[in-house]
Amino acid sequence: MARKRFDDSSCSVARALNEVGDWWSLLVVLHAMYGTRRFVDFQQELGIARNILCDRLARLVDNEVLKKVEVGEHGSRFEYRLTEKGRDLFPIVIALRQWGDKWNPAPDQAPLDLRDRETGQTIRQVEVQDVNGNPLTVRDVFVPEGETVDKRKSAESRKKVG
Amino acid sequence: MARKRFDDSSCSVARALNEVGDWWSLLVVLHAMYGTRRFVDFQQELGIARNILCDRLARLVDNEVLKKVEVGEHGSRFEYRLTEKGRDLFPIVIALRQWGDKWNPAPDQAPLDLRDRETGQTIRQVEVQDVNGNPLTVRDVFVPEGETVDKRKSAESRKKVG
DNA sequence: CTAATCTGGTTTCTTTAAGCAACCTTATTC
DNA sequence: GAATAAGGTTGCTTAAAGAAACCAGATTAG
Repeated sequence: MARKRFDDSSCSVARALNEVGDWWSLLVVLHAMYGTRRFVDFQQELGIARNILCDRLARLVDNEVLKKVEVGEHGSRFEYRLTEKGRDLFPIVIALRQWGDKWNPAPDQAPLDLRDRETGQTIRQVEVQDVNGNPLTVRDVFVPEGETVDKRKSAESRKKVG
Repeated sequence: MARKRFDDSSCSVARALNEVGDWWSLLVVLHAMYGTRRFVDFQQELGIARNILCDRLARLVDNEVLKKVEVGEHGSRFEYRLTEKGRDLFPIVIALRQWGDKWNPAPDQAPLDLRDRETGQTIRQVEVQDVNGNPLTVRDVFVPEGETVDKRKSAESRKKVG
């Protein structure tokens, strides 16, 4: 596939996508959030090829999104658990899920009803907010002068956001 | 590459990833949010192969994330603009960017400083919140009984989130 | 104590998509 | 009227994804 890797990229979205931006990685993280920890469980739940799962798990461990924990007394049993960095993907995964539920609802499936353990109430839509917690759209924001967005283009088109 | 497509999947994250979950699509959307609209501009900014860009743009248009607008008086000039569905990816893109800035900061680049047009103040971290706007981590939430997460596995491991 | 099974892989082979470069068509500019 | 720009398309090469078989160490079943 010759996929270009952007480790060097000046864009942090590109760098983020480099770690979790492929097909499976985010699904692995999602399932890890749902409690899955074992190789075989990921494999069965996701229906992913074993070699690809190996690769993704190894990469996620390399990138410190997951950590591999030896479990079961004599070795040879492992668990993959989210690190803080991995848990920090929570808003992204939830936002994706909400977006999917909103724009591509499954006819047979209710949208995710995720609830706060404390109150039992349904969580909010994930949104971009100003300092006071008011929602912002892409048209409500700007990048201050002097910020650059990416690379090798004239600066004019970059100041605008929205 | 034989990438499995999950249009049929019961998981809305998988369905979302099906539309914007590959390497380039989200970067295209990101640049669209930054104001890019023309084929050549996407191509140069992203450094993407032209045929792949064609494919991604067409797919994004098919999925109604972008719309192709005839511009320039006599046809043969087009712009790709975000639809509402596309603009709705804003929290995801911003969350990704913030995650990247936090966990893989570029030494040479300041983290994204995105500001509210109204007040000029820096936006908040994107987070999952309860009904009152208090932040929630993956450990603070649960899926009520009866919800299923994905497929073909016993239900026990699914109730847990975190 | 040997055989079957479970877990967590690795290897091999095939298919398919990504990357690159060249080419093409329809304006518009010089 | 030739050169350039925009927006593609085509063909080739390379590399990653998928499927399935194999493997080794630990555990359990008989």
